[in-house]
Amino acid sequence: MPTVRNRPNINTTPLELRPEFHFAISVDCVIFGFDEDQLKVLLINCDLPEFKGKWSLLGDLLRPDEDLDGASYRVLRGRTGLEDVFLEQVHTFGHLGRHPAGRVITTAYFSLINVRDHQLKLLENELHWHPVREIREMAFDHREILDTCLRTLQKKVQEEPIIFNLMEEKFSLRELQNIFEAILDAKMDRRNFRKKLFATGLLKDLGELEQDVPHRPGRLYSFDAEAYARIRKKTLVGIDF
Amino acid sequence: MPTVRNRPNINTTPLELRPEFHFAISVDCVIFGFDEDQLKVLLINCDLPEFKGKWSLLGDLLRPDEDLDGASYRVLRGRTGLEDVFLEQVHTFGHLGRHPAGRVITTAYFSLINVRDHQLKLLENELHWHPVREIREMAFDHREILDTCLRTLQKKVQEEPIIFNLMEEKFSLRELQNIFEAILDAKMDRRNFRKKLFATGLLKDLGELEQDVPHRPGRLYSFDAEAYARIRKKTLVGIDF
DNA sequence: GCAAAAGTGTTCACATTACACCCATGG
DNA sequence: CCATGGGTGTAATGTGAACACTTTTGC
Repeated sequence: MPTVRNRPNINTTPLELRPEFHFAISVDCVIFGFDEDQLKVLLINCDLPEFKGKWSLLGDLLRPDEDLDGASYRVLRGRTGLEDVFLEQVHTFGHLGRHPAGRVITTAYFSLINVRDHQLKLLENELHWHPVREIREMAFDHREILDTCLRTLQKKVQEEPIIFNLMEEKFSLRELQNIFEAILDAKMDRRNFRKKLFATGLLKDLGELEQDVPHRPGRLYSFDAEAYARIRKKTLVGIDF
Repeated sequence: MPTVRNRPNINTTPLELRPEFHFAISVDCVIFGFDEDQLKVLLINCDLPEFKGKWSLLGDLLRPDEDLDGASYRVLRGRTGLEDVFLEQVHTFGHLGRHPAGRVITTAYFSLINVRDHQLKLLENELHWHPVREIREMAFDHREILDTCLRTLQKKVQEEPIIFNLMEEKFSLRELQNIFEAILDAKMDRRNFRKKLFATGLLKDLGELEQDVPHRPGRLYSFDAEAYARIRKKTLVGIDF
């Protein structure tokens, strides 16, 4: 952190009066969803001339009266109408030349939301749910940002039960497994998956069955948030390079 | 990411011409070391009047011609003389009011270095190695930044062999275990620790013994970087909330 | 009755934990 | 010879992976 003493003979002008050391800051939100058995991300079409026809993440400039978390929630709320949703900072990107209009540093956030719950909002905007695996080029350095957030998502989803943000209130184990497999891009054994998930103690058996499926219906579960709050912490110590 | 189209009727002025949306950005480096059986961090005395006598992390303002990683390496190099060292971005902090001189957003990096190798450099500066567990108040929000970086360190040290950055070229297993225990703030079983570390295949037995210890000397090892490069990849899939 | 997915247990290999005694060195 | 930490092995337990058949439903 710069202080007067750290740089005594360079400059004692208050920070806010040195425009050459000031930069634009933005937040970009990588909002993941799941639909049609695919992991998707919420994108907008960028029409800066430099990025004609390319996809862009949802973002905006940081405003003087808000902090980074606040800005990211504002973007999420403005685009999806959602308020109380998991939103987590991932990384800050500040390469020279990453933005054609000037120097912009951006902080990336990611979130997981249920696609079905927010269809209406989406159609009113120019937003699209885009299959993550099909994305090639994006505007700015957004492909790099997306890749970073996807890796964070893959890691996080195995450490914390954020995956339930993607689920309907009631879901079957098959649906849950499909989402894990889509995110991790891997196949899992069905029996072991059931065993493991039951062992977490986080599934509440609703005693209900799927409706309107062309096969034997599965049982429906919901996420037991209270159980999670109860068992939350135990600091693990184990080396595993 | 803001584009003209994202905010068409608000502003089409190029970003760099809207000073009200510009901010100072800094980087802060949380440089961990290990000495006298304690985890330490490199701090400087802050003498902003607002933070008289409080400790501060090493940081500086981002300059127009460098990116965030570059700035953090500049700070590290300027303070320690080190060039080729692990340095990783952790988190960006942008609370309103976190800096008394104005709005400053800061990106925190952490690093691990060997205390003995850089004693000379340190004495030339106003720097101190401070035991992490004894730190109470710090300047700015640096206590929060340090806590965040410490948690990241604790996690990372169990996932990647960065701990060897803290070691001398040659080290005994006891020294290695001491550092793990200091970082994780936990005791480990000596025999199991040995088994586990040998099992990683990352220790090169140098066939040498400790010198000048008042007890049976232990064998010396070094980190086998080539072995690590070889075995690096395997994407693990496992749920563990 | 056929297709499609649900539901269910066991075995094996491997990893983690807990635990105690003798050894080598310096003083 | 004493103090200090180095070095070693085994048994019990827990965890992850592999694997096949019967059941239920819609059509």
